[in-house]
Amino acid sequence: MPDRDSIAYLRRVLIRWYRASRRDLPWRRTKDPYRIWLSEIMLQQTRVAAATSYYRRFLHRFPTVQSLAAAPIDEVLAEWAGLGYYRRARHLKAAAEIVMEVHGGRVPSEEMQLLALPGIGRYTAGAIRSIAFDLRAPILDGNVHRVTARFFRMSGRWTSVSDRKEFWSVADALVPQTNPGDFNQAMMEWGALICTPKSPDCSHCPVRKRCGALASNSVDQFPTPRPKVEMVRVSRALYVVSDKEGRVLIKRRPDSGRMAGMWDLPETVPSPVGQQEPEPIGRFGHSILNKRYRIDVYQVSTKNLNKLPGEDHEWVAREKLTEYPLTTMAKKGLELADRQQPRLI
DNA sequence: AACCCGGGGCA
DNA sequence: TGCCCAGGGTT
Repeated sequence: MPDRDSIAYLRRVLIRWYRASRRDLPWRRTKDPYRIWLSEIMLQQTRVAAATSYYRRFLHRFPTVQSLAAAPIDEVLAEWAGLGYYRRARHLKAAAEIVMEVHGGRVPSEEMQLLALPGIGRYTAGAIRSIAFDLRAPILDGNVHRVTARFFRMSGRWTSVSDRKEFWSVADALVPQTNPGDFNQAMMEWGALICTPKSPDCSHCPVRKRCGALASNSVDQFPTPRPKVEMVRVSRALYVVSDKEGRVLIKRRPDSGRMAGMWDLPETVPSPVGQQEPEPIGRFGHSILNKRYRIDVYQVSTKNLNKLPGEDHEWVAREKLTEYPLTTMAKKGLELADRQQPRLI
């Protein structure tokens, strides 16, 4: 456990560095608990650069907890489309309804009440409490894990429950009573801008004089690397089916499982009897977690479609597609088809 | 503890 | 191409 001197040093130097060097991000211009909450959900496993534009659009469409709670889930998913981890959007929407019904529309500040909301775990509860409510609550994310591992030479793994507990204890010991939100954000900013996973910028690090890993020339030994996950290669076919009016056939994914409730391009289309498999109009690659997809895109005209689509299919005009929560794979497939000449099968 | 869940940026 | 990112939930 860190000594009092190190704790005081980190607090003093990091807060000062943060106030001078922090990025001007949209969620740093508000204390509105709903906005802080939204930013924290969007930033789960998602970089600042990816989340920023979504954050603005989402708040423009759903400026309050009430507006979010009242919205149809498909509109929420449409705003989230492209950001990934779509369960976050479903949880956020469900939690907004609970906040309306149970908490009178006010985001709670008590830890147990926050943890009871879907999509809010210990990290997010601590972030909301410290940043929006100025409460002394620790956070532990990938940044905090990495910077404390290096600074204090802690060898614990992210994937180990007991190791994680130790990092939570350190995070709790570090966070100060005053300005806990700034301190927590300073830790993350430090990890995002200076103490990065690869080639950290130690020469410009505000706390380099007391970094344990730097002093022992072993920055590359911390944190302990995660076990590797093997990449799986998957082949898939997508069909861009158009009718005479220029509408496109899309298919709603099931309400459970991956990309639940999102709209996709059909993966199979009944081909005319007696004809052989057509040539794809093109291919593209797409990675999801440990899966690397190679997707063949086919273009089909309806006059050769000998069976009506099921109830989970819809014909949609091109201009209306933005109203649907499309998967990124579907968007890539449609873009590819737009660049090709229509080819009948 | 292991697994599932998106997508993008970068070395 | 592989790795990581302001994690949470389920099994």
